[in-house]
Order: sequence, then C-alpha cells, then structure tokens
Amino acid sequence: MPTPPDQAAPRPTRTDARRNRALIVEVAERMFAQEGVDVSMDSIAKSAGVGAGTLYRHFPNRARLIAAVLEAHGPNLIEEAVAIDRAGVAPDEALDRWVAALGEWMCAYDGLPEPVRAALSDGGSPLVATCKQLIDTTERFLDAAQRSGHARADIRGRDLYVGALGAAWAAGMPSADGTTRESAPQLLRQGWQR
Amino acid sequence: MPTPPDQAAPRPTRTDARRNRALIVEVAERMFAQEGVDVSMDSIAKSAGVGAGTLYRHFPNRARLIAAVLEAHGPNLIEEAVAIDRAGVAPDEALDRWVAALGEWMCAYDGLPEPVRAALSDGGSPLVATCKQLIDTTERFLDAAQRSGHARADIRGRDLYVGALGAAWAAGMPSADGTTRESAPQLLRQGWQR
Amino acid sequence: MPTPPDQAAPRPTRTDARRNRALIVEVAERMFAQEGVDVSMDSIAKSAGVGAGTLYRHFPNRARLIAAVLEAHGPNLIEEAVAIDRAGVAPDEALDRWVAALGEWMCAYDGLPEPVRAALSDGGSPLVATCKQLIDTTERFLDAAQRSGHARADIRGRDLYVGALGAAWAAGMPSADGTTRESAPQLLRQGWQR
Amino acid sequence: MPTPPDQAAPRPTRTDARRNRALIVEVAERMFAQEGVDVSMDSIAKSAGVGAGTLYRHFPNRARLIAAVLEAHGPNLIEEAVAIDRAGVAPDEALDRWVAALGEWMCAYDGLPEPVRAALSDGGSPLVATCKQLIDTTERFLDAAQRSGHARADIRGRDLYVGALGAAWAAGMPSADGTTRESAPQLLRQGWQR
DNA sequence: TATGAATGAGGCTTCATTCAT
DNA sequence: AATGAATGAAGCCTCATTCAT
Repeated sequence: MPTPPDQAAPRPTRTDARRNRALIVEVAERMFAQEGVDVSMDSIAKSAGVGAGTLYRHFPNRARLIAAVLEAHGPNLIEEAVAIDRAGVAPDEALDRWVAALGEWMCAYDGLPEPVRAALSDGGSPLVATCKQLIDTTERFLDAAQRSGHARADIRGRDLYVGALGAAWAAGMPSADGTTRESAPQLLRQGWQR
Repeated sequence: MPTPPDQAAPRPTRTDARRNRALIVEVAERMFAQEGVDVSMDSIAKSAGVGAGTLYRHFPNRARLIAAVLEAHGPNLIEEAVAIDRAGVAPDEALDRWVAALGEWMCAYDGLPEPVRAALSDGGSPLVATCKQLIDTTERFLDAAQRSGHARADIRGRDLYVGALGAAWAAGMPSADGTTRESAPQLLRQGWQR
Repeated sequence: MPTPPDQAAPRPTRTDARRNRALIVEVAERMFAQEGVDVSMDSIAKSAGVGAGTLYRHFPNRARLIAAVLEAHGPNLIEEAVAIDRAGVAPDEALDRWVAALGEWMCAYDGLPEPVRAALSDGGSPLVATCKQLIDTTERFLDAAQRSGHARADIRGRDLYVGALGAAWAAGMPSADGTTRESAPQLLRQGWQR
Repeated sequence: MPTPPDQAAPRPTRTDARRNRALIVEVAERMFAQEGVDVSMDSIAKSAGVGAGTLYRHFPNRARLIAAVLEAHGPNLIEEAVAIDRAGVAPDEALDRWVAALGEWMCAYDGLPEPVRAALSDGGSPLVATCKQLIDTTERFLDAAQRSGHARADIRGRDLYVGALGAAWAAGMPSADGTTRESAPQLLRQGWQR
C-alpha cells in the first residue's frame, strides 16, 4: 500500500497528471525567463504541448502558475539563506548578502515584481506563502543585524522586503544600465544620508 | 486696445478647443485618481463627453495624456521646490522634503510609476521633459546636500530619482498601510545599515 | 469496423469545431454574396452567432476566410474544367468556356477581384494556392488551343488569367447591364481588331 | 465690367477662393500621383495649407475632387485625341493609340480605376461628364475603325472603354511586371483567339 | 483528465464629413 | 469664406478564462 496522500485527498493523483504539472512548471519557467511573466497563457500551454484546459486545471490563474514556478525555484533562495548562515559572516554582511539574493531573485523574470507586490495586498494570493517565507527570512537576518547593532532598529523585515521589491522593480527597466542596477541596492543599504 | 496679432500668428487656439482640451485633462485626472492610469482611453473620452477622435486629436496616445495631466498638476511640485528653497532649511532637510514630495507625486495615480519609468528608457516619450525637470531638481537638492557633507558623494540625482520611483511603486500597492508608506522614504534616506 | 486511428493521429478535429467552421464559411459566403467581400469581420462573426475570437481562430485574417469560401465553392470550377474536358469540344471552344467560367467565378462576390489580384503579388497570401490552380488550368486550356493553332502563341496563361480578372472587375460594377457583361469576355477572346 | 458669370451666379466668386480651389487641385494631383487616390482628405488639406473645411467647401466629397483633378488634366487626353487625328494614321492605328492613351491615363494614379468605374454606375457622380467625353471619343475612333473595316462591328465604344478600364485596373497591381502591363492592352486589341 | 475550441469584452485607432467660430 | 476642431461609427484584433467533448 502506497503512502496515503495526506489528509483526505480524493485520489492519489494520477502519475501523468503529476508529470504534466511538473512539465508545465518547467516550461513556464523557461518562458518567463525569456519573455517575462506576462507571456500569454496560451503560448505557455502550447509550448508545453498541453491544452489550455490542462494548464488551467493545474493552475486556475496566472498567479498560481507564477507561485508554482517560484516555489520550484525558491529552494535556491532558501539554500542561499542556509549558505549565508553557514558562512558565519557578521550579521550585517549576512543581511547584505540576503538582500542582494532577494533582489536577484525578484529580477529573475521580467515583470515579476508586479505579481509579487500584488501578493502583499491580496491575502488570498497563492504567492502569499512564498512571500511570507521570504519576509520571515528577511526578518530573521534583519533581526540578527539589529541585535548586533549593525542595522537600524526601527525597520521591520517586511519593510525591507518591500524596499527590495521596489528596487528590483526600478532596476528592471529596459534600459537600466549597470550604475542604476548598482545604485538601487546601495541606496537600500545606506540611503543617501551621510 | 487688444494686442494686434503679431506677424503671422497662426491664429490663436480656438476657445472651445482649449476648453475641450482642459476638460479632457480634468476628466482624465479624475479618472486616473479613481481607477489608475490604465483606464481605457475610450472610457475617458466617454466620461468627458467627447468623441474618441477628439481625445486622440489632443493626445495621440496615452503617454501624451498622462504628460498633460502631470503638467497640469506638476506645478505643485515645482512650487514645492521653491517652498523648500524659501524655507531655508539645512540641505539634508531640504533634500528629504523634496524626496518626500517626489514620492507623493509619483503615487498620485495608481500605475503612474510604470509610464514614468518607461520615460527613462524611451527618449521619445512625452514624459521625458517632465522627468528631466524632476531629475534636475533632485540633482540640485542632492548636490547642495553633498556639498554640505550631508549626503553621500557617490550618488547621482538620477539614481535617487529612480530610487524614489521604486519606493513609490512599492508603496503604491493598494493596501499599503501607513507604516509601509513611511518606511520607503526612510529607507531611501538612511538605508537599513546603522 | 472503423479505421483505427493511425499512429499518432493528433486527434480528429472536434465535431463542433468543424461544424462551427463550416457554419462560418456558409455565413460568410452568404454575406459576401449580399454585401461583397468587404463586410466587416465582426459582422460576419455576429451573423454566425460566434464570438470574434472564434472567427479569428479559424481564419486569422480576411484573406484566409475568403480563401476558405472560395475553396468551398471552388470545386464547381474544377468540375467545370472536367466537364469541359469531357464535352470533347474543340480546344478554342474549350478555352472559351473556361474563360467564361473563370469570369463568372471571379464575379461571384462584389469586391472579390481585389483580393484575388492581391494574391498575385503577395506570395504569402492564402489565395495563391487557389489562384495557382486556376492559372494552371487556364494554361492547360490555352496550351491546347495554341497547339491546335486556335490561340495566339504569344500569350501566357497567367496573362489571360489576369485579363479575365480585369474584365471581371470591370464587369462587376453594380449596374453592369447584360451587354457590358457580355462584351468583356468577347473582347478578351477577339479583341476589337478585325 | 468683367465678363458676367454665366447664368445667375450669385456672386463673381472671390479671387482668393478661386486661387484656393486651383491650389487644392494642384496639391491633390501631386498627392494622388504619389500615394494614390485614397490618401486621406485631411492630409490633402494639410498639404495644401488649407483647412479641411475649405477643401470640403470646394469639393463636397472625394469624387468631386478626383473629378476636378481629372478635368484639370483631362485636356492632355483630348489633346492626344487631336494629335492622333492630325497624325492622319489609319483608323485602326488611331484607335490603338487612343486606347493606349486611355490606359495610361487610367493608370495615372493608384486606385483611380475604382472611382472611374463607379462613375459608370452612379449617374450622379461628378465624374460622369469626364467619362462621357472619353467614351464618346472612344466611340468616335472606334466608329472610324469599324467603318474602315479594321474593327469588329459588334463592339460599342462604351464596352471598349470598360475593357480598357479593366485592363488598367489589372495592370495596376503592385507587382505587375512589364509583361503583364503589355499583355493587357494586347489582349484588348487582339484577344487570345487566332 | 486532457483537449483545444469558444467566448466576448475591450483596447486602440482612423477618417470622412459636419459645424462652431 | 476659411479654419480646424469635433464627431463617432467602424474596423481590427488579443487574451484570460470557461466549457463541451
């Protein structure tokens, strides 16, 4: 007897369905990377070689799909967090690295910041889970930095997360040159005030 | 005695045209405020009680309309700059106020940051003029702050402008609470690092 | 026993889709006949009781639709060619009949000559296939007539086809009386020179 | 006292109005030659440096404008007829030249054949006058050729005119190569039959 | 469950012509 | 008489999403 699916899952999920789902996520990831998260759902389905219906069966809307893609690729971020932990660097250095990783992740796909931001407002968004995790991690690093006196005490993890999001969005403009891309995180770290 | 038409004055804009144009701008402003800058052009025309053609005669595309709306409401910002100058506060205080004003302005309408950002890349955008002015002003305040040693020397006005834009975008999410809205400019000013 | 699906038959077109497509073609045919080939795509969709999207799914552009309509009604022409062959008439009589049939076909719908003409220039047009077939057939009949010495040797099938097209266009004017309609092919056959 | 305008012309037509009219005709001619008769009325007005209203005051619709342009340039054709007469060539040669001239004239502007054809059906068209004149001339040449036994007797001038129109239309397709352009009038003269 | 057809609102734009100034 | 602004009906086409098969 196979491991029973947790709770009362009506059915053990057909193998091919699971395969399909994974396939879609992979394809979507590739297309997001190439054309941004605004690619038409149809084209994703077509690229994956499945019908639009199948796509929608697995992911009732774009947000869900994005969430799935992020989840599938989120581990990298979490691993990054672990790596930072392991590196045993100073708390501010750790936070710095984390924020940088966060920014990179947010820039992973053109247009990604938009739905990520939406998740902050829309409690029902499927991205909430992912976001929460990231915010929590941010909080954790921030907290450490604050306790060691390296970070301002009046900042919340969520605010820093939002700040990083805004920086990512700004850096994501078509013609952003290196300088622009550099300056955003720098401002986030030090502000303009001397 | 009225001023005689100078030389080959092409004929002053018709009164009704001017009225209409102003009307459209007003209506657009209202709709932008209510529904964001993405409202359909058609609906703006309808709300203004003019034909779509009239709208397009005055503003061949959305960017132009946004530019006009911003121009009509931009003076506030310039006035703000003057007011800051007059207040005679310290350079860093001045810059702080300016950035705050900038942020508020960028948040004026839902979705405004997007076209404003686009203007940075698209030299042909009708918003460049406005943006340039704002960037210049930012530069000016920043410069003063830098010379007085209150602002980091390695920042360009444009970067700060972009940073403010990103912050505005992030803070512009529907349910941004006061705290979030506060934190953005604060991060911009001081960053998280202590 | 029905034919088993061969290999990886992509799945036969859905019945309802086929029905819909056919319906659209029929409706389009009727509307072309009534209002000419310039009727708006939207109105065709509406008349067929389908959404604009459905229309565009089947026929991404007007040319495709026209091609489909012609195809559905083209067989008559091919049959006509066969009938002429079977009639066993003299080559010049055969060519004459063919050109007449061609002319009638080209006059089927108001405005049809235009896209047919366009297909001659635009290699990518979906009408090229049909046109090519017709030109080939024209060539065939012409060739026979030429070999039997009944047709001028310095004419190409394509030229004759184009001539017939021009005649059809000219004769296709709203109020063309019988005489006008008669004279066109006659000129094509004998010219004005005695 | 200037020559009184014929009939009871309400007013001797302002000089500037007359100048304007002529200007518009000239500009329209140029634009027709460059972009075809389908150029937007607005652009014609703009090019002429007059308001759309002025354009419409002189020519209430496109057909009228085309008529005026053709009239202004029609003399060439009539002169051609005279020249042919004077050349004292044989009737069939004369007709041949005339038809050629006709064809050239019809091809003067992209899209011209369309409104010219329309005039044949629409008795109220302002082009009727011009057309009638041309048809009459065609008739005259044809008649001479017929009387001298060089042209088929069962053709009417109008039919030949229509034939020439169709040929012009066919020859006017974008990619018409020299051969096509040659073949049309040739068919008109001799048909395909040997 | 997978498929892919169908929906249909909605976006943008053009231009012939009319009309207020 | 001249101006050029205003009209507004069409036209074309695209997707996100639903639903019949």
